[in-house]
Order: sequence, then structure tokens, then C-alpha cells
Amino acid sequence: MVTAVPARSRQEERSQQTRQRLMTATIECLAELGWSGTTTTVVAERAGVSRGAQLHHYRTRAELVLAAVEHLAEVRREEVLREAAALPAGENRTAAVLDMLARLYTGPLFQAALELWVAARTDEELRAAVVPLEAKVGRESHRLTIELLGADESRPGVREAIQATLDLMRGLGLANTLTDDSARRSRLLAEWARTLDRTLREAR
Amino acid sequence: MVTAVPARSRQEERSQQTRQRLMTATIECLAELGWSGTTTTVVAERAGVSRGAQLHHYRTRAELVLAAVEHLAEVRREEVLREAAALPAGENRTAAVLDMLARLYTGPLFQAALELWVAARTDEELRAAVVPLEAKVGRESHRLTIELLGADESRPGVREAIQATLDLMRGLGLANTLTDDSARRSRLLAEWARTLDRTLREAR
DNA sequence: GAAAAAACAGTCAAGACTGAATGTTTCTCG
DNA sequence: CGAGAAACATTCAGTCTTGACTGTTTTTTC
Repeated sequence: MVTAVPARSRQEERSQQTRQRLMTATIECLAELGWSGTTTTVVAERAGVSRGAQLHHYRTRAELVLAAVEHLAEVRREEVLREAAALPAGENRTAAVLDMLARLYTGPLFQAALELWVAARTDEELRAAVVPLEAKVGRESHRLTIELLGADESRPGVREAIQATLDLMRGLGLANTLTDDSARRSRLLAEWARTLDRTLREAR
Repeated sequence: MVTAVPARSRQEERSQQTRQRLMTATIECLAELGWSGTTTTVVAERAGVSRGAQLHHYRTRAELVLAAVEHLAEVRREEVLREAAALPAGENRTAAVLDMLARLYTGPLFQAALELWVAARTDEELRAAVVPLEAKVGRESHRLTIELLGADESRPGVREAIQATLDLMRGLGLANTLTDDSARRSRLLAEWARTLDRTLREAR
């Protein structure tokens, strides 16, 4: 009699888990130790995966990191959608949206992504993989932000205001990497919420 | 008879030149090759300085980079002041100021600084040197921007608007590292100039 | 149930980077 | 002019990282 277990399930599953562990370990390393601290050895150790197993799945460091790039994009996407679903409606919706964005842009995922961006700037191979992915993520973020704010992009200036908001977030995230910037950031975002609201609602 | 040349001048001068060459080479390497591409060997080669001379002046890589950090701050400062002096007065002063800032935040000096920031995040020693320096540079930039825009910081919201402008620049600079972003940036800054002007001038 | 394939483990050699050690030239001062 | 110091040059050893290689276990398929 034929077993009901799908073909290759055991091994595939095991293999999948190993890869998963390697991915999360890679991203953790990027966030905690930075780009040059993320060596294949350290990643393997942290993932609890032998060096051999690691090389079996990702033959070179470049391969490992490229896979991590895509995995990171996926994880970021999920995190965004999860947070977005929990947003309150009503009066200070704008402030809440900005707050959520700020949290995303100051968290560990952003820091890992930052390491990748900066490394990709001077690494042709990595750059070729990061650029299109980041473009996609950027478009999605833009779309989602518009949706969350209920903005009307056909109005003049609205598109730019949204873009400015996201660029501002990137800047705030960058500023936050060296020192804890939360107090200043709160005041700044409170003001920006006012300005943004006015830009979105006004007729021009 | 005693020579008119001040004591130790020849050697001091030579020494100074060597250090200068090492500094500019270090910053060039950071901008072109990134943090991990900036090895002591490469810097020495590019500076046209022997490995021995390099080690004579900066005994460790950390020492070399820390010196480069301070040198970078000085060069950035000079560049800012030079550009600021050439700004036109009159109607679209705000747009001109934003344009100048954008150029600074997308140039090679910003990219070198970016490498340092990101590296400093996970390098305790480097961080200890970068943080206070960056705080100083940040304050100066803020002061200068206020001055250039003729803004009145005592008005509510003005301080935050200036900070947001600078944070936005950081974000735009970051976005520009991977792809040429100038078209989008121009449109965005044109709108930002309007918004900023309104915030600065309005009574609230 | 045996062969084949996949996953995994452990070791090793080549290359790169850093910093130390030592030798050589140039300059200053008495 | 000669001694001593500073600047500079060259070589070398130690460490780290990567990726290749070989062996072992588990799983699937015929």
C-alpha cells in the first residue's frame, strides 16, 4: 500500500527548516554585528547548523546573503501588514500611522536592511539583487501608506508629501542607529502629522 | 649664522603632507570601496605612502579611521560654508537652500560619512568617537540652516520643521546611494519648499 | 531490501589583513 | 660636522575567512 505522506516530505521539511534557521540567523547577525561581522562561520554557529550543512544549501557567502535579502523583504512585508491591521481609526489616525512607520524604521529589520543597502552600494553583485527588490518594497510601502492615510494621490502635492514622509522615516531611522532619538522623533512627528494632514486635506 | 627657517619645519611639513594624503585617501576609499573595502593596505597604496610610513603615523586601523572621522567632519564643514556663501538671495531662496543641502547629502562626503555611521553602529570604539562629533556637526547644520532660511526658532513648530528638513535630507541621501534619484528628488523638494515656507511664515 | 540521492558533519588549504620588527634615509641641533 | 631623532621603507608572522574536499547518516525509490 502506498503511504499517505507526500513524497519527499520528511527531507524537504528538514531542509526547509535548516534554510529558515540560516536566514533568520543571517538577518540577526546583520542587525547585531553589522555587515563585516556577518561571516559565514558566525552565521552557521548562531543558526546551530554545521558548516557543511550551510555550504550544502548556500555555496558561497554571496548566495547566502542574497537569499537573506529576499527573506528580509518578505519578513518586512509581513511585519508591515500585521502592524497596519492593528491601527486605530478616528481622530488621530495620521499620528498613529506615522508612529507605526517610525517603529518599523527604527527596528532591527530596518537596521539589517540598512547594512545591506550600504554594502550593496559598493558590491556590484549584491546591488544587482537589492535594487529591484528595494524598488518593489518601496512601491508597496508607498501604496500602503496612501491607503492607510486615505490620501487622494490625484491632488497636486499629495504624492510628493507621501514620498517625503517615507524619506523622512528613512532619515529618522538612520539618525536613530547611533543614538536613541525617540524624544526628538516624537516631537518632530507630532508636528509633521499636522502639516501632513493639512497638505492632504486642503484644496489648492 | 642661524637659519631663518623655523625649527623642524621641513620634517614637520613633510609629515603633515603624508598624514593629509592618508586622510584624503581614507575618505576616498570609504566613498568608493565602502567600509570593508577600506583596508590599511589599500589606503596606503592609494595615498602613495609606504606601509611603514602609514604605520608610523597611525599605528592601528582604528587610529587611522578615527583620524579620518575628524578630518571628514572638518572637510564637510568647509564644503558647507563654501556652498552656503554662493547662495542667491531673493524670491526662491528656500528652494536654493534645499537644493544646496540635497547636493551635500548626495555627494561623496555624505557617502563616506554614511559608511562610518553604519560601521559605528556595531563597533564600540568607532561609535564612541563618531557620536559626539556627529552631534556637533548636527548642531552646526541646524544652526546654519536656520540662518540660511532666516527662520525664527521661537515660533512653534519651526524647530521641528528644520529638523525634519535635515532628516529628510538624510533619507534622500540614503535613497540615492543605490540608484540615481535626482528626478524624483527635484519634484519632492519643490513641494517641500512650499510646505516649509508656509510653516516658517505662518502665524499659528 | 538495496541502490541512489539528499542532507549533514568535520577538516583543511589558500588568500587576505593586521600589526610588529627591523633596516634605511633625511633632518635638526649642539 | 657628528650624534641623535624623526620619518620612512620592507619584510614577516599570526589570525581570520572562505570555500573545497571527504566522510557519514538519513531518506527515497525501484
